[in-house]
Amino acid sequence: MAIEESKEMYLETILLLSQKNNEVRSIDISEYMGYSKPSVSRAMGLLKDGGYIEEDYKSGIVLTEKGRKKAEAVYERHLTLTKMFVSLGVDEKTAVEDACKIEHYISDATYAAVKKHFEKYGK
Amino acid sequence: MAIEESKEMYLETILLLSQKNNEVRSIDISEYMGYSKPSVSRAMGLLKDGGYIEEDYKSGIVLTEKGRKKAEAVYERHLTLTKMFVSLGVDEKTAVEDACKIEHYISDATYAAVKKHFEKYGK
DNA sequence: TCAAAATGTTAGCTTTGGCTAACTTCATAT
DNA sequence: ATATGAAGTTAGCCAAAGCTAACATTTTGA
Repeated sequence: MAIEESKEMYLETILLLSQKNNEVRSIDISEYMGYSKPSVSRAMGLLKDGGYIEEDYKSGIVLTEKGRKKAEAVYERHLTLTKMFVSLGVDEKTAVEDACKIEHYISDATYAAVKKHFEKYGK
Repeated sequence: MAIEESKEMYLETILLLSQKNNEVRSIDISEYMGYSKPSVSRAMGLLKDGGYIEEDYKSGIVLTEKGRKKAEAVYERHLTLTKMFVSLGVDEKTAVEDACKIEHYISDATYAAVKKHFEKYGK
């Protein structure tokens, strides 16, 4: 029942857009991610089925508690991993790309261990 | 044209098995990876098309130069990432699982940076 | 030698997650 | 008031990478 990379990316995007705008619509996600409207439409259906989002009459797409937690966890990894890589001398673009992949695959245990290490030895 | 996680895993397995046995057959890969014979059969076709392996009349499946380089690169990441995670206190099983995913997604630049850092500060 | 077992391949199904084409629905602006 | 355009959905295609069922081929051992 693991949530896949794709769904995590949608959740992360919804979190980002809801911080920037006061309404998140499918079309915004579509433009932000560079995906077609039908792809986003289906993904939203799946996220709704999974209990990760709801459709609100005036705020559009809204994260549920479950969705928000997942989105924040992924986004936290994203920011932290990116910072770590940059601090090791990796160029910003590559650091973001790598973080954006690894954030979906690193376990809680390994992430915690790596983060702790970097708090001590990181730049 | 990026080679996918799945193909990298097959190449890594072929490298491992050819170090252990003096012949590598589809059925060996099948048993080692827990995949069905048809899945392995198709994967071998794709790897052959891609120039990663050849079929030898008496050694069975053999890595080409290109395949060997890729397999060794992935395996090197596997070992190094695992060691790093374990040195940070992650349990062996989790460390291997995480390494086994991340090895396919980390870029050369980030891997090099991380490795260098750990040579200095790692356990 | 030849039947049974082992190995490998073919055909076709499934899921995930993209896509386009074509539709609907709704809002706005003349 | 209605035509235009924006937003969303439905239907159906595609590729990757698993699967089973069934078939073909090869090896082996009684």
